[in-house]
Amino acid sequence: MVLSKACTYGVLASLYVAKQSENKSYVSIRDMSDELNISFHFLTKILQKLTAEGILQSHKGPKGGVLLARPAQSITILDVVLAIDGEKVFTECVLGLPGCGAQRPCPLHNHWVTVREDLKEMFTAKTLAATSDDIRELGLRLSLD
Amino acid sequence: MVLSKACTYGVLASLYVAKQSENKSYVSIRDMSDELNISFHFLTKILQKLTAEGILQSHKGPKGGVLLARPAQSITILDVVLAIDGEKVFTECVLGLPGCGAQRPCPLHNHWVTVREDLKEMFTAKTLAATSDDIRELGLRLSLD
DNA sequence: GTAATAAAAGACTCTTTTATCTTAAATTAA
DNA sequence: TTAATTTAAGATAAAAGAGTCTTTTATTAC
Repeated sequence: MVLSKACTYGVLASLYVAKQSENKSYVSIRDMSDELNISFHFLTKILQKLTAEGILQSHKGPKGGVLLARPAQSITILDVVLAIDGEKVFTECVLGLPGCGAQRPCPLHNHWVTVREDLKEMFTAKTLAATSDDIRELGLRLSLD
Repeated sequence: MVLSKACTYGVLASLYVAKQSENKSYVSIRDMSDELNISFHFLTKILQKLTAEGILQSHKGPKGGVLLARPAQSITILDVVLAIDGEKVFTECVLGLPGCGAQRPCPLHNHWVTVREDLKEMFTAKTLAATSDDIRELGLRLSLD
């Protein structure tokens, strides 16, 4: 798996929040975990991280939940991925050799760099807003089932 | 990490065996684990799998060890990756959605398919023989340190 | 045939990731 | 101000991945 489970859950949740963000009210984590079929407590932890990283904002108590901290057009999927899994996917050697790089490359380094960049580009190219629109227009799916 | 640790160790070990395969004698697993700085017993398990998958052949007893089961020109790095990690890297959804595919795509599916194919191409393009040559000619490195 | 060598096999441990459960703190509405 | 709701936080558990250790089996060389 390229991304950790926590990270894929974080992306799905962010897109879910973006989709709901027309209604200015907070999005319930319980509802979200039900709809996306993700363990409530696990999802809560992931959302806490996204909140700490400034991607979401949260609110306790009745009518509480989470909301995008910034406009959906200004948040890319890369932002979410970096907030949860960090940069390692985009910096690590595909063969796990420490310190692999242009100066001290592994046998696959040059080709791997292009694949890695394309992967990063894929996450950068899509904002939550645009992806949310795609989901609506093309009927794409978010849920785990 | 795109590949499991066991898988990256398997690739490094296969390249090591390919490099030694001029000397027709078996390559000692102990020597290999020393040179590559990989835990001996862990490496042994990985090589057992490669042997079971028909990529290596092994021999017990004094002067024993492992050898490529086929010519190094006929084994690609993809063969090794598939033997250890299987096809999941090349089939799984980047967002972890079960059953994601052309008929029922996730929001990233189309772009992800191209990245995934390029990754597979990277592993397919290189045989153990060619990679071994690259290592020798360009002074690339194999060891974990 | 005996002793030494080296891989095979399996049990076991440690770490990280994923997931659950419980309690605390904050907020709302009555 | 009290009760209900909902996130925060932390402890615990389960599963998977990584790594170690011990015993067995096969082979070689003497």
